[in-house]
Amino acid sequence: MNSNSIKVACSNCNLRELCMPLGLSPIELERIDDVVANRRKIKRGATLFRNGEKFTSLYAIRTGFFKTCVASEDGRDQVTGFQMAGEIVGLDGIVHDHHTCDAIALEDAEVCVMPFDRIEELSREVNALQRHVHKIMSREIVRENGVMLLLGSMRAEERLAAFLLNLVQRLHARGFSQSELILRMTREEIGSYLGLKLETVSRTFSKFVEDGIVEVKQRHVRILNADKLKDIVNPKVCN
Amino acid sequence: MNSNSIKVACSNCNLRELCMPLGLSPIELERIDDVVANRRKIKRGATLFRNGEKFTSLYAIRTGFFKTCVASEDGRDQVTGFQMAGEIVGLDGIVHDHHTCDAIALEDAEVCVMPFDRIEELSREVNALQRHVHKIMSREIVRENGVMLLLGSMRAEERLAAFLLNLVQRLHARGFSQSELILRMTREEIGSYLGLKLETVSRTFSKFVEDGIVEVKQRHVRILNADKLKDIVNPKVCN
DNA sequence: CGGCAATTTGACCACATTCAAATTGCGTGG
DNA sequence: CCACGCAATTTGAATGTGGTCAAATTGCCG
Repeated sequence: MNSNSIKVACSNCNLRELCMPLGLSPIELERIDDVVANRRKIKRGATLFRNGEKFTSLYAIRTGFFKTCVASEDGRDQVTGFQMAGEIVGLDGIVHDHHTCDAIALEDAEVCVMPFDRIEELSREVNALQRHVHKIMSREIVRENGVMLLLGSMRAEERLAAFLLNLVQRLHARGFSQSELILRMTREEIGSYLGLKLETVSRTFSKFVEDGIVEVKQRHVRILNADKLKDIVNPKVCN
Repeated sequence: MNSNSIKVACSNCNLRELCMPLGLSPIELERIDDVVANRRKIKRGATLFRNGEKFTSLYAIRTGFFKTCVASEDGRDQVTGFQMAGEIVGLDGIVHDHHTCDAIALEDAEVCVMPFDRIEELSREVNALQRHVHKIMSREIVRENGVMLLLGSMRAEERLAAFLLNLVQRLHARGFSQSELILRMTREEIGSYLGLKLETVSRTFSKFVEDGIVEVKQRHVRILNADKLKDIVNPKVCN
């Protein structure tokens, strides 16, 4: 076996509830263990897959943090998402049997490799898995709808506030703090995701600090006033 | 039977290749006919489904033109897509069993109603259908990635050029002209989709007309110089 | 013909970008 | 351990793109 891939099991994975359906029988779980063939380690800065590469598998993130980006022909690129433990990447590859974006590790990471033909095979027999796959794809569609709303109609402060709230909410669901987080990405990457320049991201952080909404030390962010952040995202109209 | 719903068959639908998998056996086709329970007519301006409504079915558009929009709590809304004959809407509803956006007919329309539990059932048995469902969802994810690139990194002219090229390409695939199209949506709806104000859309159209790239008479658009449009979307760097 | 919605156009303004420079933090090697 | 070099970040000043507000025009439908 490749030193880069390790045999594993979902049945005792502590991320199970994040990336697998609930309420499976022991025998179904065992069969899914079989689909999740192995793990793969990705060093910080390395790609899990790249635009144009053949699509074979979905990947469940075990540890680490990823970004996905698409590029236009003339070199511009756009971060389309940041993914953390328990989330699935690779869905973009299904439609054309080739990936249409890059997935890059923002820190040393480990993923479970799930060959897609095996997923399809098993999801014909395990209804809960079929349903789960559909939900994962639908969730991604809904997430992207939200990003379109953000990019299409929000101003810089609103975008950054929404970004921070989303990030901290997902981290909290994984047992981390509700009010403190470490950004795994640069200001430029945040800017690309939010449709802003890195300077604008920096300035907006500074503005939030001035206003006492957050504390920022480099990549370390502490949210001092979550209500105010929420209010920036969703300005309340006075009655 | 409701006067609003009509019994139908995919097996003789001329849009089959657009919304159904290819290469099905007659018997498989017949079974799919059975999933596509009935049709529904939607008047211009009426909603096919609305944010918050229970999700039951996907809809294949037979005739007419739709927009989908999401709204933020404070009333802003964002058009997330325009859909035409042969395209599928409703995928957003799968993840939470409720729709998270509105689908509104931009002209009198007719859709095939495909109850999702029936789709799941049948796609366990007909591999081509299973694969097809996965591809449709993946295609939507990839489309939205492209919109994110547009909203995140393009300027007004680039956005509108990309929009027109995309629209005319999809229409062409349905047998319409490569160079002429009728916009089914208002300037405001285009603007919402592209993250621009309606005045900016109008101004940008005017600019394209000045530059001899298109002719515009209200909603009727004729593309005079597609290469120039492509060049606006993807500026070539001089060597 | 009249009324209304959609579109166009102009003038002014705001927000984010660009360009530039200074500062900070971090890893590496002396 | 400190010095150095590089990348990331912050901040400032000037600019530009698209937004806002307002008014005029067009087209459509009753």
